[in-house]
Amino acid sequence: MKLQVLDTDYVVVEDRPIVRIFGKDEDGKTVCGFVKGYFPYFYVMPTEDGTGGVEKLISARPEVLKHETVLKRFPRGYSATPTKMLKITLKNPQKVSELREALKANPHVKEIFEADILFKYRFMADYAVSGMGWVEAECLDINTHTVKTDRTVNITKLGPADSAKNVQMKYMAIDIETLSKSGGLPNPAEDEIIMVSAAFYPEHRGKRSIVITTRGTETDSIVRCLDETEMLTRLSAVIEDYDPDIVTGFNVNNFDMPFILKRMEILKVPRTIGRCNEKPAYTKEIMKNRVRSTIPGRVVADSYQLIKKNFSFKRYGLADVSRILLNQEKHDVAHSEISKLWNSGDLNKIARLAEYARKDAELALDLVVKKQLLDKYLELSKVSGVLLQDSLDGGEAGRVENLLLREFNRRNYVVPCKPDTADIRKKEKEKEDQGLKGGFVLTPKTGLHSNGLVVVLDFRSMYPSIFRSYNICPTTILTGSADGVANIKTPAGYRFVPKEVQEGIIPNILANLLEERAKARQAMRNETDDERRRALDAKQLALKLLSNSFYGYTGYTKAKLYVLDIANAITSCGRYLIQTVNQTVENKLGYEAVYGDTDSIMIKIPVTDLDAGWELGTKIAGQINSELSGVMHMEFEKLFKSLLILTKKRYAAWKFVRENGKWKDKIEMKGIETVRRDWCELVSDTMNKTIDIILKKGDTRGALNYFNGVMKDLAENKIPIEKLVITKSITKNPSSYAGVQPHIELVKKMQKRNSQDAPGVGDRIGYVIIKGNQLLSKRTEDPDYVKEKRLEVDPVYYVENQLLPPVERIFTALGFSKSELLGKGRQSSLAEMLRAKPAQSNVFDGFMCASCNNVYTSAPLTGLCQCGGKIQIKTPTGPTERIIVAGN
DNA sequence: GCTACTCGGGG
DNA sequence: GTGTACGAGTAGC
Repeated sequence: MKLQVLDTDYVVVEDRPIVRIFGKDEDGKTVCGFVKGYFPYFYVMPTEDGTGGVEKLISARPEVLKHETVLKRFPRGYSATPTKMLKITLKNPQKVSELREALKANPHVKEIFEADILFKYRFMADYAVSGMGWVEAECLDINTHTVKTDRTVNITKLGPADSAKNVQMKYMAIDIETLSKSGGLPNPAEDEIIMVSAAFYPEHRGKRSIVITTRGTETDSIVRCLDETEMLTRLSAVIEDYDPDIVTGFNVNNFDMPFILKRMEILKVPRTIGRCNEKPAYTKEIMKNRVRSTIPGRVVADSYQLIKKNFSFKRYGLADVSRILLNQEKHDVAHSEISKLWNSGDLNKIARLAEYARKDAELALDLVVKKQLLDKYLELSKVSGVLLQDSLDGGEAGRVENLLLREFNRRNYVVPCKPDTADIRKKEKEKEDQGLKGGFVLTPKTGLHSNGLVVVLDFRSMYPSIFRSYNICPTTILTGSADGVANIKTPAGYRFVPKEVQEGIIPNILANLLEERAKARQAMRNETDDERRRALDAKQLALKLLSNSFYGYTGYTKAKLYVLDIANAITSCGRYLIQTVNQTVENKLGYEAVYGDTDSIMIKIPVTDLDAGWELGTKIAGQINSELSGVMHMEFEKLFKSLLILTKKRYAAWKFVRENGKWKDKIEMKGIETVRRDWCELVSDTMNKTIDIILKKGDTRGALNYFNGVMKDLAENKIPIEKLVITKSITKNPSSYAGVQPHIELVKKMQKRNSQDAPGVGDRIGYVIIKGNQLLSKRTEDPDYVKEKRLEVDPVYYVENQLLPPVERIFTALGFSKSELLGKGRQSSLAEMLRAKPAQSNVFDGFMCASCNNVYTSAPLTGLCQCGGKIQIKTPTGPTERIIVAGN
């Protein structure tokens, strides 16, 4: 039988483990396979004369099944021969940590290996079973009441099977509605669940979604229950009936799932919603505010978490995310309205609430299914070996470590245990003292480059290629004096034995990963079927991600194979390589390198025609590559028609790439933020437009004029108020804020006007700054109120606090001064503009000294009065608190 | 400019 | 479960 692996775990029967593999066969039938007779084990390296002592300790332990002396290779530092170690096999996985700790405290023990590997992963590594991978099993059907799969078997023989296809997964999204007694967030200890909605892909008994409720009218897809207990029992039955592989929902991990499970516990509804009748689903808090839900035999994939990891947005609410990614709207029900609808006694209103709940579940489902958010993680599992659940929740280190365990074991090496807190502290200190130097950044030639094209070259997989070129690995590094051993010396002086003496494991893993990736990319190019193409793209992306994780892993203090010297060796080679390339470009080829960072270089060429530039770029790349050795290789994939460099790590470029013989252009920005939570839309618009004019027209003066125009529109109140809204969130009760915060002042104001509609804790509030002579924080106002009362926004605030800081950075790089920016002495000067309509503007009335009240029509360049006092904006009532800094 | 702390999503 | 261990953005020095 062939099986695609969804989940694995084990149960203990009579002090012996039985491994369980949950998966689906080629027909899509769910299967649970049991494996008996596999036991946990680990290795102990005794001290010089400690073998007897260690043996004595373990002989006295009843949990030990057997122990034997084996020859294993030590993982850190090159050694030509293996070492004698004790392999200890136990009966019960749950006893491993206890024995490990006892051995750790024993003076005869030098080091313990592989004593902290989850039993299911120990098993999977030994049988070459990967999460989402296929296995081939010889098995016998059995009857058991312990699991809920279509088929249950005892596995007698097991091994990996080769298959690129994926079984059709069943997705179910869950969303609950609750009412809060306290007014804040609902709390499962006291608040009930009033409705549960669920959406299915593929459909469930002909329905895309259902709602389960304790009030309202029963329909084709609305199930009416008597009470919450019946509702949750019904939910459990639906889960069992549909039998999803993937359970999703928006923020299910942190809200819905813990809430449901807590209510089930209180109401004594069995929580066995997984594929196992004995193990209930549970949630566990991992650090504060981080909860992980586990459902045996299924995978919990939170669409909120997935989106947050894979997209960069300003906000991640279900409404925002659905609008952007699905072009769909959430139903319009404010959360304060939920209890009103629920308690209205009006069946139509309750039906409206049910449809609102239904839509939320459907959106949460669509996000995962339509945006194919699982593809990448599925491939990461296949390629690293970790279960899909861990691929979703865990980080890069876990994936690297899983692969390392398999590959180290295959070559007879053992893997160290994770460092404990004391070890970690020691490593952090070492890292602090020794330092980890990063990549080399070429000094940028700042300003605008638009006379001639810029050829951009990148090292292909730079750090993985360095691992390979220099045979860098914990198993090949030479420590101390290793006279007489052949070695490769890296630029920073670290030495590694060459491949001919001993091929490094990491270099070998990377060679395979990169080869697989090249194959996947090639296959992708030739693939015509969309579905297959997407899978291949996800695969090549996963392979890239995994290969790029190795460098970071070696410098991660919590890693089992943290070796700072390796991380430093890698970056030192990188710095050496990019500097060598830079010298070749400037001294040998005679071109100017205008910038470069870590693995890239930007070369200016005296050519303006794209096709000619392509030809020359290709030639330059060829010349550079002819001087690079081994697998180090630079790729030429893009040209810049213009490039604006502000500082190191900050630039914008008009990029051109060739796709099927056609040129495609795009503005590429690095390190220049155009969107920020605390900036209004006008800032993003102005930044983008300014950069656009500079890059596409090469017209810096025009960009300046454009900016002056924006300031003018602002002063003349011509900017739509929507573009001026700044949003901040209310995190706690407005009365408990220590300092004066603009948005909190507005909440208080709104509460006074109409306490019903004022935003509350947890809401986000949008505000604008209006003209007036009060403190800035008192001049925050509700945009709707501003429209209604026809109030004017404060242009000075918007220019100084919103527009100027980011735009100024751009113009400074172009050599303009701040006074030029503000149009000092020109008609469009901000001061001029504001003074132009003194009658309407009751805010601006020239400048004034804060101490002697001396009045100025234009601010002194120093920002200070002759008396030494600060110059502020004069208003009819006196100087404002805003300090004017003139000049520079 | 750097490090320390906070907060997100959900009803 | 042979456990693990966020990350961006903003406030504060």
